[in-house]
Amino acid sequence: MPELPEVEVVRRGLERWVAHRTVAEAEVLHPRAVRRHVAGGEDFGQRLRGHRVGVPSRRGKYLWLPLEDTGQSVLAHLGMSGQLLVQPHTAPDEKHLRVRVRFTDALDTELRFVDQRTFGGLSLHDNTPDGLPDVIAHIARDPLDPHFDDEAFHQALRRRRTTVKRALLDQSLISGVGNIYADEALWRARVHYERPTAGFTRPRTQLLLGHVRDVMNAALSQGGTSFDSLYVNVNGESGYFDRSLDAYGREGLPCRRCGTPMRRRAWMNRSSYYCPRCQRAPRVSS
DNA sequence: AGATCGCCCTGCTTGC
DNA sequence: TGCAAGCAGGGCGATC
Repeated sequence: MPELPEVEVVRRGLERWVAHRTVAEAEVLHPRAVRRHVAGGEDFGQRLRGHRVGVPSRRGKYLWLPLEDTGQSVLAHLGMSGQLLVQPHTAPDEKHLRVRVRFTDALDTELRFVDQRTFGGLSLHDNTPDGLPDVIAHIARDPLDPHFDDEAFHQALRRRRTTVKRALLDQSLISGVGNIYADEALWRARVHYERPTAGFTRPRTQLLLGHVRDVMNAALSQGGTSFDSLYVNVNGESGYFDRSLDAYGREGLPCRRCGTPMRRRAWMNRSSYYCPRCQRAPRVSS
């Protein structure tokens, strides 16, 4: 379940192993992997051919490879189970290999998009004047972006009639936060997931943002999170951050602060993990 | 326009 | 043993 830190690890891997290489051939093995590319897999491959890859960028959970001198980028989203792997040509095809990109140089590696559940995908889009693929113009800056506007985020929270975890997962308000890091940041901030955002004070918003950044930076420094080996980084190595999680997946285990058994609640077709003592529910919850 | 909900997808786990 | 249901859940389009 790649969120911002995992996607950033992948981006760094691509910068190291794929940037500045010229595409010889892109082969689409499953149409769903390029479903956002309306013209289809054949067209996708042809449009990549012969173009040189620039420095990979990322916003939230999206990352993209600029194609030099085209004004376009290959946009990637890993979804639930997507991986971008740099593999030797001789490595056997992965069971869920969806797209293969070969390059014109003599290096013995190729880029592979592997995705079991096919929630992720690749697509090709025009760039906006900011150098952003046009279809993700609505995605907010992420909390590790130096241009993220804390005050604007606070004002947006005050305006919304919603609850804090919904807001954290709303990629148009703040991007890159998924279910895992939302629960981790809320636990660290001692805030219940159903707390209404309209009553947030500036200090509370700052506290929460600080913990979002801390938990993401901690994960980033450890190479990303991995649970069931569905996610591995660009070199095929698992992350190690799962050992450090304080909330996610810890139902029934003692809170690491106060020892109270952690709880799991069904929430929006997924789960929320929290400490019932450290993270008090708001009086009126709906 | 903001908020909510259903859908997409596959493999593993659980229960009858 | 076999099969069905449950679960993992990000993003997007439809709807109110």
